[in-house]
Amino acid sequence: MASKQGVTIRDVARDVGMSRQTVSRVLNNGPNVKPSVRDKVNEAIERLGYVPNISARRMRGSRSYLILAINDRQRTYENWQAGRGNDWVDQMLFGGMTECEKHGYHMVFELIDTDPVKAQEQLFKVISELRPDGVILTPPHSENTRLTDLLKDQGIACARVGRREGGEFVDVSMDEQGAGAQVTGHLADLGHQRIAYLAGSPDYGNSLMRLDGYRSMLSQRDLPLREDWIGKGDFRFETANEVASRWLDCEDRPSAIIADNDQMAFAVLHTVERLGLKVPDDLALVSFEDTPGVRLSVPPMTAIRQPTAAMIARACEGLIKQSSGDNATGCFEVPFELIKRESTASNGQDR
Amino acid sequence: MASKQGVTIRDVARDVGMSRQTVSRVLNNGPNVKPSVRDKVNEAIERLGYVPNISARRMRGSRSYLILAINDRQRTYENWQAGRGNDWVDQMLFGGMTECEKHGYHMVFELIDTDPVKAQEQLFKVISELRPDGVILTPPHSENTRLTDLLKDQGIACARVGRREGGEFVDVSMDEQGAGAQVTGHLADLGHQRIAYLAGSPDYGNSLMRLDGYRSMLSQRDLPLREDWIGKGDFRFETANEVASRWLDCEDRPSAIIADNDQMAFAVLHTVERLGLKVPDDLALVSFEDTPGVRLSVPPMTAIRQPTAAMIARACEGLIKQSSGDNATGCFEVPFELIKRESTASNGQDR
DNA sequence: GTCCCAAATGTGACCGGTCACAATGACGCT
DNA sequence: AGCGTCATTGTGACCGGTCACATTTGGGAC
Repeated sequence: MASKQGVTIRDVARDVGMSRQTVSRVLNNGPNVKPSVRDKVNEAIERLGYVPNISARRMRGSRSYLILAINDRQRTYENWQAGRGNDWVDQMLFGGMTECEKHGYHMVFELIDTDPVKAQEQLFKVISELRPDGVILTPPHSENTRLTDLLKDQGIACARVGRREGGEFVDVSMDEQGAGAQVTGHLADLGHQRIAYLAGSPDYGNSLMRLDGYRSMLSQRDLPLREDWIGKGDFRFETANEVASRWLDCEDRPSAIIADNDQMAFAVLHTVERLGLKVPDDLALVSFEDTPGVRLSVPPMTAIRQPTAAMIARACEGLIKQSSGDNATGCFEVPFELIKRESTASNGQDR
Repeated sequence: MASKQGVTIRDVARDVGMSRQTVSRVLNNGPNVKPSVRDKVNEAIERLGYVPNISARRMRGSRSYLILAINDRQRTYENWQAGRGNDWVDQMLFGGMTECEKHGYHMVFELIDTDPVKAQEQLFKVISELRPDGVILTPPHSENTRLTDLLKDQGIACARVGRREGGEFVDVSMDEQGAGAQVTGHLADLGHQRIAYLAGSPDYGNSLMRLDGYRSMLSQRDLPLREDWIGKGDFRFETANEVASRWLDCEDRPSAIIADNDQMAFAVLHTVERLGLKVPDDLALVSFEDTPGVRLSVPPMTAIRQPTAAMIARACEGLIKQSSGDNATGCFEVPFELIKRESTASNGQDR
């Protein structure tokens, strides 16, 4: 037969001959507990295998020890459907879990719709049911003021991934501009002078910031900036394919292309193959996402590794601090990494 | 100022002039409620925006409306570290969430250690804290009897992904043997007669089942079975590279290779490139995982698409039923899919 | 109209923690 | 000794639902 509930705080209290409140204080590292008592209680907790019940804590107490991570349903669905490469959730899970675990927190993932109104309804339902201590919003929801307003109204701490305002939020991001500059610099270091930039959507702020970094690094290195080599993509394969074909299927072609995401980088790779060219000999190629495919492609691609795990971990840390009473709001930047692989292994000097 | 708790069941009861128990009955679709009352209550719930608090339900009630999904920490860490391709979690999230949502459930992901003893301690802690209605164990934890015993002892329903025993568990799997056969059959249909199989670890049951399917399809089609064309891999890139080199760098080489996972399929692809051969003209290639990289590789690979999302959804369905009182244990098989792409686009007849 | 039984509804206790506040103990100081 | 203050410990209520059981209502059989 099943023992539905194990040891309770009252069992521990009885065991050490103290009141439940004293045990509670030990659990929460409360003040005013005699060290000898604290030790005795801890010993009993260990011995009896007592683990506090989160639901009960949530009831009267102010903390739920839950962090809610919100992802976009359509995006997840599309990834699932199309089988498009994406280890975003994997990374979130790892980064978030590791941080939560340290503080006895748990992480609940939820999918909500892209539509702002539906998203609001769904978020309302979830936070009413779970009453998490904090919510992590990822793009595109980190931009949705209906959601942030709702959380503010309900008094639930909120972390936004990919935003940079701070204020009453825990905003976590990476230095997109720096990444754009570093990638461009890397190519310039290799001797490339004809560097094209295949941009994602201009609606997407991060994309613009990267482009900014590209522009400023070009000028810093005294390299020509050609507006016709700033491709207007939309993060999709097909569009990128067209742009790449236009650029590469002529004499006056770039010696290096920076793609704003993996899909587009792969499109370039396919175009190169079709035209009978070779990466990296005829063209250096860099992507701005380091998702799985990029590392296994032929040749493996140089890419910016987005610090997703670290950003989520940072968000959790902030939210947990926040719910402990400390003010942890603000704007935080997490370092990224440029992973150099074979797609930029050649020397661009002679072209 | 923040309104920490919204509308309670008592508010709804007061609004409709009924007792809280009646409202509770409506919420849980309990029997013995007059239809007119049911409607009135539902209307009030809608109007007031009442959402039941999960923690409170968990307290006195027998259900927590939580499903716990367990993943292996080391595996997740390695994927994160190495940036190895893996959309496993993505798929779990999508499949699980979609099913849970239908029934008002939530999903909590947790990572636990591979070491069986540590895993047990960690699982004990988590289930004591959360008291989920069901737990989903994924490989390798689905094989760990310490965990299943613990869950049995605690009276928590358990679903095991990748096992086929049923009994008191909800076992969900795919037909690995059928997949092995179908892949082999697909190649035979294309005219291939020299089909090699690059196996994963012999410790891994699923791998053996696929191999079984391969063997039986070969004999069904009267094709030769060459033991030297059953490569002993270990799911890793390097080892697969060695085997592929041995096979391909000679005259007497296979016209098609089936790889037990993506890593190994990519290894073959790299070897083919190194030897100046072409896929699919010189060699047809199939993988047993349809992770992101496989779809974007040059050329895109034919692969078995593992129904991860569907398996997790099925597991959730079983666990939720189980906690509703119905017996939903047993052994369930979820259909897989063979995705045909360019890596098997050529005709193998003439070789 | 009376009786009976099932359907419909209500009541108090309770789950396992934490809160607010009360009570006790220990120590230093006049 | 008497007293104030602070550190330590204990008590009862309470969070928001559900459980078990009590009570009321409704409708058919007699």
